[in-house]
Amino acid sequence: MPELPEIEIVKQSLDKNIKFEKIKKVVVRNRSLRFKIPKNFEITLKNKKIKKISRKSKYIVLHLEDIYCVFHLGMSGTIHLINKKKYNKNTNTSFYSSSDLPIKHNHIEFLLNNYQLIYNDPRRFGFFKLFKKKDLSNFFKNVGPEPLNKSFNISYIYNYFINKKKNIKNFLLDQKFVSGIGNIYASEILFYCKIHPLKKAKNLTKLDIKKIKHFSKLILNKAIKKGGSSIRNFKNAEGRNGSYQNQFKVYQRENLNCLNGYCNGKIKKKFISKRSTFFCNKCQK
DNA sequence: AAGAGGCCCTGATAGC
DNA sequence: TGCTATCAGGGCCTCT
Repeated sequence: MPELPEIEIVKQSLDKNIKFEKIKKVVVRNRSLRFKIPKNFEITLKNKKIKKISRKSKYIVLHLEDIYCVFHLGMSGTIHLINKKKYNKNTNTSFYSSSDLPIKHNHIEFLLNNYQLIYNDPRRFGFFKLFKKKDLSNFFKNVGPEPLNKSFNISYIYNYFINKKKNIKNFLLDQKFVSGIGNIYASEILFYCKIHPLKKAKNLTKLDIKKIKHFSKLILNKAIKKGGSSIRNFKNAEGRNGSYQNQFKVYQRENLNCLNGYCNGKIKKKFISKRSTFFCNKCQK
């Protein structure tokens, strides 16, 4: 499901609703996620207070009293918050009503003071993992800078791309080079940059690099402002849809007209390293 | 070392 | 209706 903007939206929902709540009980229904949930998972979390919630790339970190709970939603994971007080009482609430709530693939549940947090993930590519403080930075050691950070700057990109033969689309998906961009936003960003997705990194000009830096940041920020992109079943943890999917310029617009003012090209779809890639082959060079 | 490819898993959809 | 094939927003591992 989710790329950086969607994870940021989930993080904001959690921040708004469950910060400072205590984990009263944890229920694990299926331990076979990307990493096996260890036997002591439930007991370790029991009675811990959520002191802080942060996001790194596409990961969310729950800061507990002496331990960190990191989770990732993989391709199909969703987080659902149910407010126990509002639930069943007022159908006008932004929170899930019982009919919206998926039941199959609800793998993990946290019972908090005022909320129930449910993790649902049909494909089980996501995970929940516990870390001590000293192990956390090691876990994130291969996660590169985010487009929103200052460290993702012209000289970093320029130096990284010297002699690199890989195409730019694959680099935008390479979490070690830049973290948080996924398959949708990679196509969208390259469209704004007017760069062809197959262009080799070493052949990018200084201007190309400037545009990559600029539009990566701009588009992710715009998507966050719109509540993320709701394709398939993405909703924030309160059950609300995002709307950035309505602003897509190329993603899933195969054979439609290019939306660049003076371009009369058509959007093409091509599989690059087995991932669908959308671009205008007239104005993206 | 860099880069390509396979694989983990279920569900929705298309085509016969 | 019911089969099979393909594809889906991620990332880890292995091989060359």
